[in-house]
Amino acid sequence: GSVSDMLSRPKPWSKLTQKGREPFIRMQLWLNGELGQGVLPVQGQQQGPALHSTTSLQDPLQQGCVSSESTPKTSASCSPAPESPMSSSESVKSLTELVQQPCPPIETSKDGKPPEPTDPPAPDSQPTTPLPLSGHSALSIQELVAMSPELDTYGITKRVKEVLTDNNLGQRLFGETILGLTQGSVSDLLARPKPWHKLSLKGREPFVRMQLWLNDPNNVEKLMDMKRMEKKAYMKRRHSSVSDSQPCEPPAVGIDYSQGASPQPQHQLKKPRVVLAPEEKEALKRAYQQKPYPSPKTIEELATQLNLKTSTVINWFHNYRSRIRRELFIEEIQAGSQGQAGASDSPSARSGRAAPSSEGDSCDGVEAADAEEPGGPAAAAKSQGGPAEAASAPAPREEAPRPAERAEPPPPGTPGPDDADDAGRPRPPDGPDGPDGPAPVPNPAAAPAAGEDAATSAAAPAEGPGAARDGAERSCALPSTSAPAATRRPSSLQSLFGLPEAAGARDSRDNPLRKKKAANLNSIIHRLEKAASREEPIEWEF
DNA sequence: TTGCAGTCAATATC
DNA sequence: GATATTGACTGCAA
Repeated sequence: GSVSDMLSRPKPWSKLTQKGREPFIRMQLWLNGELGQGVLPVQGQQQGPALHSTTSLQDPLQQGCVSSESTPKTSASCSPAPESPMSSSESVKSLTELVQQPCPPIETSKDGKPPEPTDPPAPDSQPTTPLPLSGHSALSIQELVAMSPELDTYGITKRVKEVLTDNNLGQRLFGETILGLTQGSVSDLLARPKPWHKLSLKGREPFVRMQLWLNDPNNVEKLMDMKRMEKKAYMKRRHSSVSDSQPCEPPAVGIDYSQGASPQPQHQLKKPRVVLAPEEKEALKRAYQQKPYPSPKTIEELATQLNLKTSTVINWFHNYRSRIRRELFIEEIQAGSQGQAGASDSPSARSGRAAPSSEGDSCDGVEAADAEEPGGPAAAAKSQGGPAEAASAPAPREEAPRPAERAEPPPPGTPGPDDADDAGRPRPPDGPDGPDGPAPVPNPAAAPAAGEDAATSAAAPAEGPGAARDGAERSCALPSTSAPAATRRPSSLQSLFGLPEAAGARDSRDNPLRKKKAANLNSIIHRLEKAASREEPIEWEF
């Protein structure tokens, strides 16, 4: 009867509870199994992944760094369904095994990358039998992600780093084999993991894979095997390429391989990577401090003045905001750990505010961070009144939004009005700009000290404040700094998710850095106001 | 359209 | 050679 009902009147996924989703997962797996093999997988014996219960799904994950918070919730659903014929421990095992297989990597991974095409060993590689990628593996990982309890991303990455270094395993190998990511992405992920509740489903996947990998008792051996095989393949290739002129690389048709050597300009020569000069970065940072969300016009001006493509400037702002935000996450974690776990508030709750503010907070961000000060900048700005205020408002405003949780980044949703010049533009949730207005009208005008010379960014604002700001910026902006600290507190993971971020954040407020930021913010506001009140158009000075 | 998340991949740095 | 940094790109959501 239940089956009939389910088949004829399936509820939308979003309306299903975990338990309610289970049958659909089973069906999906069953369908996938058919693709590969055929029959409904009875008891996890064969490939057909038998998803028995949520328990089975979570099991593999729960062994690891699962945040305590989620546990309760899941535990409920975990209760082995007695009624389920398949809910035997075996079935659970099957799923676990499935998931724990040497990860399914990445087929998705770079297309071009022939993980093993050239690798002869692949076939025999028993240890790392890749999961049927297309089949359930891919699906199951997604299902796992969707159903997994909250994981301690920080703890997971810490453990992964330990295992990798202890066993002399590289990020590249790990990333391509286990996560399906490139070395750079792995490095970034391991160094600056975002808290679980801030990750999208896709973003959680690598962490689930890491957790599963950590749970796999043979994880290291498998990777070692891969390493060996890779080496073997490399030697073989090298050998053959030396002997024959023909490099063994499979010439992907029409692909530009030899780009450097290629005599004839490959169709579509790769464009050289843009590398911003330090001065350019400085200038952009300054601009960011004034307006994290510059208007198209401002971007245009910046690009012109710095002699960069507008797309480069746009990308820079996007990347910078995004990275600053991440730094903030780390900061939060640290703060949280310091603050000690306290009562934990629901992740979701936290998440709300967390994200965005980052900008402000970010180190560089003199901007945001400072804004947080309670009466701070905002107040100051206000007092000034007049048009100027509006202009200056931005900064303060950003942060101002939620005095209560200042430490946290402004919620993404924070409505942010924007600058006048940007008016009309959709604003990022954070509400980047000042309260009402974004920076002083013409941004450029708002720009810092007039006297500065674009070229000499360093020289920038002669004002004391400016200088201070720079210092602060530098000191805090560095991600690296935070990272290390983070690493230091492994246990904090729990606290990370478990404790109310607010608490942590609050604690952090007292630190000198924060005060410094506040001071910087004030100075910036002051400058902005000054600039805003000027009549003559001012150019960006860097 | 704009912003963001997640990545890639070139390049820097260790 | 491994790892870190970072400009650019893709896909998605509002």
